[in-house]
Amino acid sequence: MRQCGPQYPGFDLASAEIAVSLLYTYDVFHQFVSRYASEYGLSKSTINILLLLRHGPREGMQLHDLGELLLVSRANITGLMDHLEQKGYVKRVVDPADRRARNARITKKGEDLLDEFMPLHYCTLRALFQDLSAEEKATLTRLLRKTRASIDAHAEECSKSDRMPCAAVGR
Amino acid sequence: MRQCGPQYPGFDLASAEIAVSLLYTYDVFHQFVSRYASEYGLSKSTINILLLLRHGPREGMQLHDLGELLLVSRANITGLMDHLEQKGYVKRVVDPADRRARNARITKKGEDLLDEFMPLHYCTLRALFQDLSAEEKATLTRLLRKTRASIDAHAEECSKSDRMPCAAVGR
DNA sequence: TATTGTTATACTCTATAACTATA
DNA sequence: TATAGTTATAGAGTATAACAATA
Repeated sequence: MRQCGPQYPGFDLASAEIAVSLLYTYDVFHQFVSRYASEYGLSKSTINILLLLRHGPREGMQLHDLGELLLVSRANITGLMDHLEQKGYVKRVVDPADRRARNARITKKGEDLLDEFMPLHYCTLRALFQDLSAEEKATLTRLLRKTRASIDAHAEECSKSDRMPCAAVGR
Repeated sequence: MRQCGPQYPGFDLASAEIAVSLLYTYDVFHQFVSRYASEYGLSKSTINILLLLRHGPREGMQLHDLGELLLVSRANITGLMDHLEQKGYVKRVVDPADRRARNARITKKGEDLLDEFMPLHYCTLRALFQDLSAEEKATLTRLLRKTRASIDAHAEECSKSDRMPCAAVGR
């Protein structure tokens, strides 16, 4: 990339390297985690749903709110919840205050699954990241959050402009 | 997580925060990029294939090698190549030295597509990451690479041990 | 009219196993 | 026997549009 990138206009090496390393590191991490999670019938999305429901408000959460937190559309939250409900890990309860809405709640069986899975998961995370020092871990988390905030802040200007977005940044 | 994580054995806050921020930042980034890439009929994998073929050896690359670089199985490389070949962006050439193998090559049409897409893509990357300083970008890339190396180094011990992997790390 | 959720559909990515042809 | 590639299939993830019930 260092050799070939500059032939494209608008190329910024440091930004391109972030993109490649973010995608590649995510791929390696996600493929490893999803392999052992699938032994429990769990995926990235279903783990997150169960964790949010367990540690969220006691009365449950609306499917719509779950979707916003997890970046999943309403339509797809329905499918994920169907999957979890069929296995008995969650249930839907009609919201008495707004009868359009359903509150999703975790069941005892769902909590038991987390109690079995999460210790293994957290131990694995610790083992996978062990070559990073405490300071490096904190720095990485901080920079990833800052990156997400930067994307959120500038996504709109990128998608709306019909010219090159970098024209707005200056070269 | 800060409040609820420690109830699970083996919990390490700094590692768990990396996992969450890595997955979340990736999701935001990937969803944004894949949206405009799809307007060109491109995806993360097909962009990477085209870039590797364009900037790799002139005679092309074996599908098997492409898969190793991109973390995609041979079976799925076939499908991705079918898709690209059908659109005329790549072609398969029998390797004269080993008639089992096919060399994948990018076509003129594929190069034209990159010439159209990559300037927009690189400009967008620059705009999305503009809130990070040059030093922060370099640090983030370095730490992401170190994270991937750590995962690679310790993945085996995690998958082979039937006990908790963190027992090997110490608590 | 707007919002919550569901249904239906389609496309992508991934994982696995069985198969072929070459080596 | 091992390797390169293909085929087939199944399961996730994601995106969109149309629809029902309720606000």
